[in-house]
Amino acid sequence: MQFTIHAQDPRSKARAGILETAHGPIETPIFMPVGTQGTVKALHWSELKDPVRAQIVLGNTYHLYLRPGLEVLQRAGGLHGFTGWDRPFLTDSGGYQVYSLGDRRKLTEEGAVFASHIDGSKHLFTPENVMDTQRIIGADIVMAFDECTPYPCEYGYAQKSMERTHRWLARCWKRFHETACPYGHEQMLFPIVQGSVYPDLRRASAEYVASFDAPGNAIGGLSVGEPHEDMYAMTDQVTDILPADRPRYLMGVGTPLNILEGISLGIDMFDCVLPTRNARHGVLYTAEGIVQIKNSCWKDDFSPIDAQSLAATSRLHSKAYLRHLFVSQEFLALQIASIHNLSFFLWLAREARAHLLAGDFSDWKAEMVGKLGRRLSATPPST
RNA sequence: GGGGGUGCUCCGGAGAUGGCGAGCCGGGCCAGACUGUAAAUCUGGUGCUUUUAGCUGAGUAGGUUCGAAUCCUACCACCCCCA
Repeated sequence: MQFTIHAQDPRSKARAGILETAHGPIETPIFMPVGTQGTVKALHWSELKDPVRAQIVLGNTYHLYLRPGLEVLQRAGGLHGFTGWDRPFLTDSGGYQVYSLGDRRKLTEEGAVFASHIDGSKHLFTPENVMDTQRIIGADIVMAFDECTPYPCEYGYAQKSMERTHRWLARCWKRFHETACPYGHEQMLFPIVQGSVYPDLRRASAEYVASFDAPGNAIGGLSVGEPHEDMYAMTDQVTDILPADRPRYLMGVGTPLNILEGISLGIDMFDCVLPTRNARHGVLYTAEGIVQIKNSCWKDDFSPIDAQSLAATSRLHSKAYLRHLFVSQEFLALQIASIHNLSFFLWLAREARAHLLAGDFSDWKAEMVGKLGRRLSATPPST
C-alpha cells in the first residue's frame, strides 16, 4: 500500500496521510504548485524547496509535448533530469486543454486534435499516446486523458462527454499497464471523475472510476465557473464513493477557503494556478485575508508584506516596497509575490495536517474560514 | 532688443481652418477579474453634478459675431531665427 492514513477527523471526512512515490513521500493534505512548462512561473526550484516547501509540482503533457518536445525530454532523462527537481512530479494529461483551448481543438472518439497555441500546427492526442508521452515525461503521478467539461454544460452533453471520458480511461489504463517508465522508476496513473454538476452522472462516474482500484483518484470538471455549493456538493458525493484508502485529488482547486472545505470533504491533494497567477497580478493571500498589493492604500505602508509568513522575503520587505515593484513592473515583484502565496498555500496545507494529527482540525478550520476571505486595506495614517 | 511660431484633459500624440467637443489614440493614474496556466494577462473607469440629462472648460484679460478653441487687441509662458 502506497498510501497510509495517519489521522481521521472525527467531525468531518478530513484525514492526514502519506503517499509514497518514486521520488519521495508526500504528506497529505497537500497543495501542489503548478509548473506547466517545466517551471513554476517566477520561481526558482530552490525557492520551491525553501521557503515554499513544495513536496510535488505539476507539469503539463500538452505544453511539454509541444515544447521542448519528447526527444529533448527523453534525452534529458525526463522532466526530473531536465529540470533538476528531485522530488515528485505530477503531469496533467492535456484534458484541461480540451476545455481551456476549446476553440482550438476538435474532439472525436479517437481523441483530440489540437491546433498548437504556439504555431497552429495540428497534433492528435489519444488516450494511448498521452500515456506514452507521460511515460517519457516520467512524472511520478500521471493523469488519465479526459474531457474537462465547461460550465454550464447541458445534461445530454455532460453524459456523452462523461461516457467518452470513461472509454478513454479504459484505453489509458490498458496502455499504461502495457508500458513502463523508460527511466526505471514507478509511475502511478490516476483516473478522473467527470459528470459536471449532475449528481447521477457524478455517482456513475465515481463508481466507474472506483472500479479500477487505482492507486489514487481525481475529481475533475469542477472549479470551472459553477457555484461553490455545486462544487462542494459534487465533491461530497464523490468522496463517499471513491475508495477511502486511496488519495483523492480535487483538480484545479482552489482558493484557501476551497482547500479547507475540500479537506473537510475528504480531499487529500489540490493544485491550482491561483496562488501563482494571482501573485503575478498583485493579489496576496495571508492568514488574515487578501491583500490587493497594487492598491494605492499601501503606498506608504511600511509594515512587512506578512509578518507571519515563513518566507523571509515577506517578512523583510514592506507592502509599500512590493507595491512599488508592481507599479514599476519589476520582475522582483512577481518573484516575491509568488514565493509569498505559495509559501502560504503550503503552510495552510501543513497546518491543516498538523491539526488533523492533533485532533482539533474542525475547530481550527472554523477559525480560519472566518479570516481567509477578508479583503484587507491599509489603516489611514493618523494625522 | 527685433522677427516668427505654438498654447485645450495628468502627460504625449492625432485632430480641430467661425456652428456637429466634455472629445479620439497611447501612456500614466484608479479599481476589478483570474481556480488540472494560450495569462508579468484581461476588463472597466479617469472635468463637475442631483447622470436616459445638465453644467463648466480651450494660457490670462478684453473685443468682434446670432454663434469663438478657431477672428482681433493686449499681456503671459514656451520654442525657433536674427542681433
